[in-house]
Amino acid sequence: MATIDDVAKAAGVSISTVSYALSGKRSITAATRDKVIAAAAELDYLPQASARMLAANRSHILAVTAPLHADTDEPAHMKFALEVTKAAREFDYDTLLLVHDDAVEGMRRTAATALADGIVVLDVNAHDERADLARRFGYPTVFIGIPENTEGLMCVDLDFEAAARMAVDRLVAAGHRAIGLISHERRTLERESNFPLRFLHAFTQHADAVGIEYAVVYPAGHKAGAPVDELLRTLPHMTGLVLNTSADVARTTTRALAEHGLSAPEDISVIAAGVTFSTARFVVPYDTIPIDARASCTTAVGILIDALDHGRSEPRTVLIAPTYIDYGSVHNRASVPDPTAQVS
Amino acid sequence: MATIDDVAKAAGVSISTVSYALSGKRSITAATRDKVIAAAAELDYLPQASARMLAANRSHILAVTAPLHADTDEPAHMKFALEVTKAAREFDYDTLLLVHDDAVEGMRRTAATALADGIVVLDVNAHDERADLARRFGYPTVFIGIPENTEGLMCVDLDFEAAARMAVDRLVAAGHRAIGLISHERRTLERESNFPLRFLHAFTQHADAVGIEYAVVYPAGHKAGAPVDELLRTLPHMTGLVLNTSADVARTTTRALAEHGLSAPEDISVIAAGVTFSTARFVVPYDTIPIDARASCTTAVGILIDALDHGRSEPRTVLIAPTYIDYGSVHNRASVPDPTAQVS
DNA sequence: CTGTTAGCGCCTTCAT
DNA sequence: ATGAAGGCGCTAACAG
Repeated sequence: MATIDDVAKAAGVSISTVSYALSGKRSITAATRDKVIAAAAELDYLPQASARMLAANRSHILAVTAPLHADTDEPAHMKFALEVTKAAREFDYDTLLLVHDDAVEGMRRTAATALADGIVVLDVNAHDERADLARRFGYPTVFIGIPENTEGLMCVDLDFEAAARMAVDRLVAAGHRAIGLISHERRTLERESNFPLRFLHAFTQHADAVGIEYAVVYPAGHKAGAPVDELLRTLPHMTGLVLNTSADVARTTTRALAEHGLSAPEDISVIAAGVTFSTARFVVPYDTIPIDARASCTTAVGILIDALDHGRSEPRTVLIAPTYIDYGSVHNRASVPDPTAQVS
Repeated sequence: MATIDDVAKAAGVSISTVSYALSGKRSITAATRDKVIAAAAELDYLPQASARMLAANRSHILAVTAPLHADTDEPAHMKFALEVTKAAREFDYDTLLLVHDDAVEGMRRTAATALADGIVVLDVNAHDERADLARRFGYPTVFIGIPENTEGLMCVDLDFEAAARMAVDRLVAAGHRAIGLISHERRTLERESNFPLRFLHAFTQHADAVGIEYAVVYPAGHKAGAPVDELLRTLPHMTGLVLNTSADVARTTTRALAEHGLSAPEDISVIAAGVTFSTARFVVPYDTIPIDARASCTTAVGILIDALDHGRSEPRTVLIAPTYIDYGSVHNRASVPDPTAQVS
């Protein structure tokens, strides 16, 4: 491979002129710059990554930690990794994928070896070790997801609280007074995966605040049958249903309801909220308040690059406002008598 | 961050001793090695990636090119990227994800800058530019997928030809004489995405060879309705169906058949073959001849590491034998009269 | 505006 | 078995 010396000789200039001509970090006469660029193109020259990293103390690489758990939704996970990668390339950064079971190992290693200039953290837990690491190491880090203690951190995420409230409000506005929530698996909540918890809390709080009846269930597998059964047992006159759950559970909900003689959306209005998948191809497409992976990742990478390239690294938490996709799966029953009303 | 000098001072030895003690590349007295290791641990020392790369001319990074097309099945795609990453870590390599639209750009760049020691190529086309690049550049490359001209290349893939034959044979053995194939979208075949083509050709050839009737359709979207209609129009007495198609199309096949009053597997025996998704959670789980992403990636990475670390880079093509997962979706109709037989 | 040069931190050959 | 020292290729002061 050609080195900077080869280019310098070919162009008849010094190596620093080559370096500057190609990086644009200082002004160069158009004529000499053109000579250099021509020589570089001729020789297929690109600066060697390792030498550049060592001299500039910059790798132009971003790491992405995406630990895998037994209950990890791999497609959702990788969707984020993909979007981070796309966003990073816009800023001329490459992306290193860290999927080791041990979440901190990769983070520690890329930081200590200066392999990556910064790191994007996915699948954040309420008490995430990586939050402490980021604080202690002072390594440029951005979280997609929000740990409980955000002090000193840069975080980006969908505003799950607002999403939960939006789902409830939409159903309430349509006259629903008894609403079920299908949440995530118990073990997902138990390891304090953050966004299901935030959604859950906001849902119950807001449901209490607006004074409706509700029930929450946690699927044990990939089917909606059992959760729906349980929901209808505890909340027999349920007319609204919020899905903050996996694609598999959501997809089988229509059938599970049908087994109770209920059809969506005529009998039960359904909203999928805080989910990465699309319901557009479901038998019955449900209104959706999506997690916009692209938006989250673009924002997160933007923040990280800002810290890296412009030193703007003040701690901050950016909440992305939820949006509502209407497929008509919420039916208005405002005129129907409230089934929870006491019969006198 | 601590440097090798710090460790050398702390351990009271020279830096070369530190380097060798930690890399194990030459014999060191147990006592001094322990001293060095203790000092390194004390200082949280890890060799800086860039310096190590520059000096050793090795990055310990593998690149993965996974170009995205409009019709790319992202989850399937990323599944491979994930498995490559996991496999690479077993050999102490990190993984760089290349998802630029321009497939060759990333490959060229990582090679020219020596950012990655080698590269894993995904989503291979019959006439893939990256194959020519690999031959010309002589850059350590392994293909997961098989281009038409494999000369000088290292390739790994499921034996799609064998998979297609296996599917046909299984149906024929069960007495089916009229078999449909739902393939991929036309545009996928048109850009010569390799494995759908290989499957298709092997299917038709083998069907001809064993003398059965068959028809092939190409879905235009994500639903099985139209393809199934077309299939039943051209092959009205079809009793066997092979799915070498997307998860969405496969998932909606049962319903599409039902709309013709046909139920799987009683009326139509179905096999999903050469697919990355699982049918285990389908309403009717179909027998499956899976693409084992893990096996392909582990093998591919093994080959690449072998070339990198042991110089064993002879061209070769490794075909992974297909396996059959039986969910009981093929019904035996050997005793049933052949509906294609002429009524005299 | 351009050239000279001192490192960046580590690996590895050569010497002992 | 250990140490000394020369690069690896590039960037960014420092000179001019």
